[in-house]
Amino acid sequence: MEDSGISSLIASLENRDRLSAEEKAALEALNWRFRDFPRGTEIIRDRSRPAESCLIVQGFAVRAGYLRSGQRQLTALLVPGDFADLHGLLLKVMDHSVIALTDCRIGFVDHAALRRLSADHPHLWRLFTLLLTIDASIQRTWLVSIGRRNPASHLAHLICETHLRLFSVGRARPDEFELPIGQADLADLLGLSVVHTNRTLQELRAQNLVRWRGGTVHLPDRKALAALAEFDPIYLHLDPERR
Amino acid sequence: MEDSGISSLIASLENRDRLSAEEKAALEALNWRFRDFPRGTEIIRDRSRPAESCLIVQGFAVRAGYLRSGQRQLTALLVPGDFADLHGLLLKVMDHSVIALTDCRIGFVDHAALRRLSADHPHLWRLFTLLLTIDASIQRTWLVSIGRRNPASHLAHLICETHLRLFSVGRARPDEFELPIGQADLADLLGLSVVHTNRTLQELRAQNLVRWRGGTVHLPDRKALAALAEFDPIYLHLDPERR
DNA sequence: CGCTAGGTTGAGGTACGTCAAGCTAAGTGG
DNA sequence: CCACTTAGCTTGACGTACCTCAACCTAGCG
Repeated sequence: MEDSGISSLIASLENRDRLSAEEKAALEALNWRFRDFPRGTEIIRDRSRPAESCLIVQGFAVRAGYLRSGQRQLTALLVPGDFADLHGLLLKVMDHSVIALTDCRIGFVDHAALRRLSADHPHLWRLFTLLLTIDASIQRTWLVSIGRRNPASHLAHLICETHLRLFSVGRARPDEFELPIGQADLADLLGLSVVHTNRTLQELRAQNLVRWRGGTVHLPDRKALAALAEFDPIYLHLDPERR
Repeated sequence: MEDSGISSLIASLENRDRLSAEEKAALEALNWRFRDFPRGTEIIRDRSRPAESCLIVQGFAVRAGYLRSGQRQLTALLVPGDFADLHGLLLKVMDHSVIALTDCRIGFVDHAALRRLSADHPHLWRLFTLLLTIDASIQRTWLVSIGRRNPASHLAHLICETHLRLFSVGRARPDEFELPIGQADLADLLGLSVVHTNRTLQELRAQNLVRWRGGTVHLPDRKALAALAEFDPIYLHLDPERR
């Protein structure tokens, strides 16, 4: 089966509701422009006024917030099938930047085209809004993680979430997935220092909950990992319902 | 001027785009049901499947996430004019609860009525989606605050944000506003212990940045407070644009 | 073989949490 | 009007989880 580049988006939508053949065709028919970004480069600049939205096709990106001190906090981990800035369509001005965390391939569509699509296919527009909303749910969960979970539980939670999100778009095996990122970036995801991130990872390794080598994460005991994380996937809203 | 109960919602929308007289009338004409909640009570239960959305009319509410240990992190501070669970319309199942932080008055509207309103007034629906999106922007900012700001800066940021949000719906004076909440709740907003929250407040008081007595917050030096917080209100998207 | 980026380790400091007690102001019953 | 209670704020003492700095190790790569 040929991958048009947006298969993960379609998978992501189909996890939430049925798509008609017409809807899928309309998505495919959009004027997608694909572009590769090497890791570390900026995909969308803070304060810019993009005229297009962008979809993660391959690889990982992040939303990043900076302080004047140079410290940064990553506020989202974007995986294939995620729109990085669907909200740009409504907000006009970006209030954060999007960075390629690994080499990645991004698909761009004009806002105008998305608006036309929404007008013609209100159901698709509802599903896009749903994606926005799920994004917000994830952020709420991250707030709880960063505010109240201990580092080991927080890291475990991040791993469970990422695994499930990737799995749901066909990008993970039941007990492992690719996540070729360094501990410095992991630290910025967790809101910890690099050193403590390293020690937290070792803690999970010592309990045989995670093996992480060469960019692939292996989960020998998902049950125990989920228990440590108090991971309850309801907030990902992966159960298809009529919406 | 008579306050129909939704004046803050209208103010909030008008901060982002012009509303026509018809649109305002349509909002007023919705079948609002108003109900008072004493502080500490649950307005929406986690895991419930609400058939209506609720609007904060008066007072303050919060979104809350809990861990098994009983610890909680508040993930949003809801002020008059905010919808507490507009996302409930799309998500079906609530993934967090909403609690009255102070005594408050809540307005309920059926999802069905909102759907009809959206169909008849697509522009209003776009603005509702915008509110959802701004909500998410605020959450991203909170993630940065909680992850990377020091407690004093974080608290200063929360105060600046709350002041501006209240001011934008006509509920604050230029240098003070009502926020009748205790330090225990403030701690759950910040992700700190009560003791440290208390000491952080004292720190701001000592620098003459905040006076907080009897439920009213007074800001003798907003400039300096904003500087400490590195507060940049762009993420609140309060500039009216055509959307 | 040397260089580099990233992972790992140790030592030491500090900012936070916890526990427990004391304080204050508002409310309640005599 | 005054004891008594109560909830919330404040303080101090102490422990610890996390940060910082600096060195070292390792694996890839030229």
